[in-house]
Formats: sequence, structure tokens, C-alpha cells
Amino acid sequence: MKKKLEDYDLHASCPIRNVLDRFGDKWSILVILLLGEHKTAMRFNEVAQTIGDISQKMLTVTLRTLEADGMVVRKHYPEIPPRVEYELTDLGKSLLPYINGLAQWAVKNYDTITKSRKKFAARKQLVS
Amino acid sequence: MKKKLEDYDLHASCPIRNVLDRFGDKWSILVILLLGEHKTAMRFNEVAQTIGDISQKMLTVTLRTLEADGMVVRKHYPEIPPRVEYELTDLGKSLLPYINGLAQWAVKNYDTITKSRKKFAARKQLVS
DNA sequence: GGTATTTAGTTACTTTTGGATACTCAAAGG
DNA sequence: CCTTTGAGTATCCAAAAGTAACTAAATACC
Repeated sequence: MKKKLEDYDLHASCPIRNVLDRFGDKWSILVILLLGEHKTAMRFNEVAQTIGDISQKMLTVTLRTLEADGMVVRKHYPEIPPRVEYELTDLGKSLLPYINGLAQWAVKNYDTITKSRKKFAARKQLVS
Repeated sequence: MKKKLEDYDLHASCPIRNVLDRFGDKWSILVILLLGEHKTAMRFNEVAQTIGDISQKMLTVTLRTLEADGMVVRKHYPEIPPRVEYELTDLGKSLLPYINGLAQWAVKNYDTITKSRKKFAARKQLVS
């Protein structure tokens, strides 16, 4: 029995799923945090270098998606070589407190989590 | 020039990356929210049915990972048919306020984001 | 006593996502 | 001319996520 498109879309209207799915990618939260820390607008390569290990493709995709969602503004200066600056919109800034809270939680509990992971891995060894 | 494993691990020690990467999957946050709402422990299929469109495999993987991170406890009763119950640990509960904040933000700004997406898609049409 | 049911999880397979690399455009510098 | 520069595309490939079908083992039903 084949599923119809509607079946997949059943949950597409759920705001929580819909919006949180966007942070389900590897880079969006990181880029928002970064743009949030930086008070002035950042250029493409500046973001890329600060993150360090993101490919051009993924940074482009991530910034485009954030732009589409209205989280980020893209200012393009028609110069040669091209200059493009990004900064958070008010919407993007309004998200900042929440993901900063999350980031602080992450720092605070990092040790606990790391230990838990090691313990779990060790237990797995015993069983196998 | 080939990259060594160490190069990839440069950022592996960053708590924010390391922990936030875990929410980079589609289901973890959703499962934590769900277990957080539910006051009593939940069974595997109860979680699966509430979410609705998660496969057995992905629920297994998600719960295992959350267990490894110490966010969830897994209580296994050696019965036939098997019974397994899941609930949040204190660590998992401590994360709840932050992702609840995120979820509320999502609900509040869903409309704005949806409109922004449509506008962006329309603009793209014009250019192409 | 054969068969369907129930539950948590695994295996084998397919699809989607992410990443490495090379290429583009258009002007300025040597 | 030929290279450099910034912000990307285009293409191809590997890795991750996701799906469908399967398993075990006791019980309920017929």
C-alpha cells in the first residue's frame, strides 16, 4: 500500500515540528549563535572562517534557508569582487535567548553527558 | 592534501557543537518534549503512536542515543510480550525548560516564518 | 494444535543530506 | 595576458537517515 503525499503532510502543519526541523540541520543554530555574538554584519568568508569546518556549499544553503525563514538579512553590494553581508533580523534576534540558554545548558552539562556516553559504551562492550 | 582525523576532531571538544549536534537529528527534541509532557513513564509503542510518523528503527536509535547521553532511563521488564518503559532522567528534565521555550517561540512565530518562506519562494520565481 | 497477535528490535535496502573539488564571473594588479 | 579575489555553482561521491520486511516467544482464539 503506497502512501499519499497527504499522509506525509499530516504533521507538516505542526508549528513545533515545522520550525524545529529547521534546527535539525548541522549548521543553522551555530550560524545564528555566531551572528548573534557578532554585533556588526558579517561577510560570507568571515562566517566560514569562524566556523572553520563548514563547506561553502553548506554555508550557502544554510544562509539561504535562514534568509527564506526571515531569520537573516542578506545585503549584497554589486562590487567586484563581490561583497555580501549577513546579519540577524529582529525575528532571528528574538530566538537568540532560547538557543543561548540551550548553549549554556550544553556547556554546563557537557561533562555529565560525556561521562554518561563512556559508561554506556563500556556497558555495551560487556554485553557483546 | 588529505585531512587527518585530528583535523575533524578540532571542534569535537566544543561542548556547544557536541551537545547541540545531538538535537541535530529529527526526533530527539520531539521525544524529550513528549516524555516531558507525560508525567508517567511511556512504553515504546506509546511513544511511537503519539509521534505518529516515526519508524521503529528511528525510535530505537533515538531512544538509545538519549539513553547513552543520560537523558532517558530505559526500564526493561523481562516479560512476553516484552515491555520497556522510558522516562526522562533529572538531566533530561533539566533541559526541558529550554526546549519548551524554543517550542513556544516556534508556535508564536510560526505564522511570520511561513509568510517569509512564501515571500522568498515568490521572489525566487521572479528571478529565474 | 495450528494460527494470528503483540512488542521491541534487527537486517537489508533505498533515499536524502553533506562534503571534496573544480569551476564561474568580472575587474584590478603585475 | 595571467593571476588573484569573493561569493558563490556544478558535479560527483560517501555517509547518514529513513523504510519495509523480518524475528522471538508466549498467549488467545478457533
